[in-house]
Amino acid sequence: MNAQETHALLVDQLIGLGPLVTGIIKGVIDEVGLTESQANLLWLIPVDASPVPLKQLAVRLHCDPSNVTLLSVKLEERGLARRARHPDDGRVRTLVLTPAGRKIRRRLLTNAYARSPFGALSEKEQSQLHSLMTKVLSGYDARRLG
Amino acid sequence: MNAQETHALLVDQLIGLGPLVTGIIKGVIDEVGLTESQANLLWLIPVDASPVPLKQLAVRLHCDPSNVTLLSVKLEERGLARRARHPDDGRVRTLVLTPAGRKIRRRLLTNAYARSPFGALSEKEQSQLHSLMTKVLSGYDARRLG
DNA sequence: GCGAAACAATTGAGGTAGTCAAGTAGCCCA
DNA sequence: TGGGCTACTTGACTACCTCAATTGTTTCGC
Repeated sequence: MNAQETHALLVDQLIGLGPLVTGIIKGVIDEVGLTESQANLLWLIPVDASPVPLKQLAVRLHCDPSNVTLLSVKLEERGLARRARHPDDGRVRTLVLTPAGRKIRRRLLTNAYARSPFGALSEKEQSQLHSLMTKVLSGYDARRLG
Repeated sequence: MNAQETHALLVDQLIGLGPLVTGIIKGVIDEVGLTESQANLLWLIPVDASPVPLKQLAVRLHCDPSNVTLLSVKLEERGLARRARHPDDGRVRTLVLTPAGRKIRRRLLTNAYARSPFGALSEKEQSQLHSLMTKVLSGYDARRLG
């Protein structure tokens, strides 16, 4: 198999990956009572690192900032996060996890772990896949976020 | 790093993969005038293999059959696919690509190829990733589709 | 300082997507 | 032939998402 064929097959798999991932996530989030979009947003809220402006969250979710506002309201109503003013810039709001939000986040990870499709791989293969994914993801983020 | 840590990191990457994939797809489909859901459905229509019942498409999209009906109507209105009765079972409808649909499908692949994040990998790494992905995907499909 | 431009977030309108419940049509088997 | 099963469709309703317009805040030129 030549390089272009391999690349094309990877792209094919990439396109098919969307429904697959959402399928797994769907089972995971049903158990914690969130919608997919809400879970995606929740997942992007940093746990330990410094808070991220809503604008940045919109970029990472590939959606309009107004949509992040709506989703943030939903998360706030459930008590999983709260919006806070940015200390240095009054225009900016950040989203911060509440203790309940942190708890849900852990449950998400636990559930996903239980349903993860990576059990089909050996320990060594998992390690390989992890480093390859890291390389792909970092390259992509660098290109997109500048 | 032990096995559980590796697995956990993979799961973390998996959850973050959803927005990433939709981000890439979004750029791809904007150029062909489809929505994400419509493109996902279009992508599942077999090109050469025998037609697939709508029911099966719903399973693969992880959504309600009625939703597949709605999306199919949209694709038909754009002339990209048409619904056909199954020759052996009058209850079953299948979705078949039109020539225009095939053309769009090729453009999707071309666009995705151009935006693919796999350029960050060497030829050998791409080959590795492909075989790992194949293993993961086949394991997952086998578990889910029986 | 002061006003204009720039920026982040929000609100409101409108459309798409998705689920659930109920209905229709075709198959199968006694 | 009739009852039950299956595949699809329809209708009602909710959630999601985007675009355009608005509000509040910062920044820059003067």
